[in-house]
Amino acid sequence: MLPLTACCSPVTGGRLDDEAAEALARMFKALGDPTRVKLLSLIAAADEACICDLTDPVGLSQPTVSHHMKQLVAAGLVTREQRGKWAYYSLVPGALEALASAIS
Amino acid sequence: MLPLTACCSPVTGGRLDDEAAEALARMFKALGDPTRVKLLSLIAAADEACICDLTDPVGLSQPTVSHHMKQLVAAGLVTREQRGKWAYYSLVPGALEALASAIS
DNA sequence: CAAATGCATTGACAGTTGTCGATGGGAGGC
DNA sequence: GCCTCCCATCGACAACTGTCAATGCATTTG
Repeated sequence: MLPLTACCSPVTGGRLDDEAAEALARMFKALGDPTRVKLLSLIAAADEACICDLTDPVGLSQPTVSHHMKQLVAAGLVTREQRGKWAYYSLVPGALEALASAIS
Repeated sequence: MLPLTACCSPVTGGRLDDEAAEALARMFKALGDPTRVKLLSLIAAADEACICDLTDPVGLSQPTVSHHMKQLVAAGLVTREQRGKWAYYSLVPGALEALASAIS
């Protein structure tokens, strides 16, 4: 196990300073909405997805999905790549794993 | 690896149904506040803590800390045990690990 | 060029959340 | 029995969040 704390200090194993606590909370907050969990799951299953692939499965309007995706990108869990008319979203490799290692 | 999904279905590895997504989001939401992350870390470091041990380190009022602890208990991450005047909080064994396994 | 398509942004609104001071209920100590 | 201490609940309030319809901006298609 190399950089287990690649993203953040572990919750267990010593008291966290303010900065570390906020960094962790920011990522968890991004996962704290069922719609965003579903979106993440859909992207993981498809490797890559555009907004138009996602609106139907979650049953929400296009602006709302766009809004959620923006938060997932801001949290560093997902990347956005514009190709022509479409915006393709995919998981940031290792991001979820790094988060997992911070709580285990 | 036995019951890796002891608490919830994994985010990656197949599309989640509504129920699974909400179960996951509930737990992540509980971790989505820096104060609660700090509280969890303090309890993990001390094995056990009462409210009076926690107010000072997080710098918030007693009712506010009590409120946060209630949410951590509701999320299944922490248990509460009353002993005399004090209420002792401790981590639910395996809860964080189960959550970690759902995202890795 | 004009029309259409995919997406982000804006404005609005209801609902939720984090925080505090004040209050109340139990358990121990005098 | 009364006072003190620990904690939970209540009421209030500002801040944030999730959602949508309307709009605007690029890019592709006709």
